Amino acid sequence: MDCKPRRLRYHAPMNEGAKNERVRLSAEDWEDGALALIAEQGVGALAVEALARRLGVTKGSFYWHFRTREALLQAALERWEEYGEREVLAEIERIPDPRKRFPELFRRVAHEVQPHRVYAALLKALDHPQVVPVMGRVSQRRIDFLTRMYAEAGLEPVSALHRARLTYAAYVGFLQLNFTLGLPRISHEEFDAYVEHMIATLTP
Amino acid sequence: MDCKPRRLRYHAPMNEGAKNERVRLSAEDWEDGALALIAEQGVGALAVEALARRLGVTKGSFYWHFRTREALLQAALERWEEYGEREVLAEIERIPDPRKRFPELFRRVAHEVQPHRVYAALLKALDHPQVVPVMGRVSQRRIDFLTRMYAEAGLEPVSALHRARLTYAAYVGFLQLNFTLGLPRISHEEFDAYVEHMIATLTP
DNA sequence: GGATAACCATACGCAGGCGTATTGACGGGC
DNA sequence: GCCCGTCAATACGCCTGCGTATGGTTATCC
Repeated sequence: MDCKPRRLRYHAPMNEGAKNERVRLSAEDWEDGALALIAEQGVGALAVEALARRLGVTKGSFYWHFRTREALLQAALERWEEYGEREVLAEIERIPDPRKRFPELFRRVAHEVQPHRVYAALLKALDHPQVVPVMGRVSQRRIDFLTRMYAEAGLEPVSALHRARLTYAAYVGFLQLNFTLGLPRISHEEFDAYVEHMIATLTP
Repeated sequence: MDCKPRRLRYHAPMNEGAKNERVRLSAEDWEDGALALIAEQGVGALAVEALARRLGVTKGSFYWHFRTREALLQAALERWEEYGEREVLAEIERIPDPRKRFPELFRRVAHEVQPHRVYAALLKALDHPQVVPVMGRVSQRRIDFLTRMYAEAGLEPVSALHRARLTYAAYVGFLQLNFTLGLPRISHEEFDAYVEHMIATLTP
């Protein structure tokens, strides 16, 4: 209406400093945009016309790249699943002393914020049939990882599995309680203390 | 269309065995129906025409009882908040030995299923602005309760608060992971073992 | 420097869901 | 026995959001 799409340059030359001025989009651009929108406003807010406005085009563009809105969600979710985690877990595994891994892992996850935004949003969208399998796979992988860590730290197999589930449940629950519910706006020091408490009671 | 509303009797006499044949509805009936629908299909599925079909009437009835769909949701949520918990927590508090309370509490909550359905559904609907305050209040109350229990069991105030948060987070996360995500369909014995593990690592 | 492919705008159709208006049927109090 | 309050059916308008059709614009390839 009032915000006529300002197109600035097409396919900016490589040597030019990329001041993200292009307006000609690829499928990946749409997927990234979708993930950003999901992180900010939840899966329910992922509408093609809204996303198009956000990207400065109209949906005429969208339907060139994707057959349907569902296809976009699918692609975005797969993209997220692909590029998630990996690094952190790999680095943790590289620590020799198994019992030293948990403090490091907990502190690590506790202090990165951005990646959790999407995860929290997806947690709130577990009604949606498309996100369930993705979250299922991701959770399973992470629990498997934790189980292995606990086993290597000396817990017998069954205990290791239970402890892993407990740990991961605590993680998920924490996200729910603090990200989406804003439970009493915990302070920074208090949060650190909480993490340390968690480390103390959860490492074998 | 094909399911013409079968009306059976109006205001069945008191002495008659209540075989829920009435079709004349009250606001409470709508609220209960809403909660049932939420438990089964989530908050997003709460649509007035759908609910009306479910109750065997049309929405013409609905708008006599409620001004808007939003009002129904609000009423249903308040009703749920009102009639929730209470009993369990009170009974737990009656156990003299503080450290014996946790096993009882955990086993207790672990084995009731139905009340968790609504809670799990609400957890998935934390996008919705109307459910956030309700969940906030409920969670806060429960965490307060846990904090008191832990304090009475000998933890110093700060530790008690942290332990309470951890416990409640584990609870919430467990609901997410198992109810809505159907993580690998845990068996009955395994579940009991998990609960016992939780008791062991979480009671001071 | 045209032709072709990639990308986008505009206009439209269509379905679902909310809310309103109007009318109808039943029932209890006077 | 009538009347009014309560509950319900039907029909309608509206808005949102998806998907389609069609044609226009830009980039690339020869």
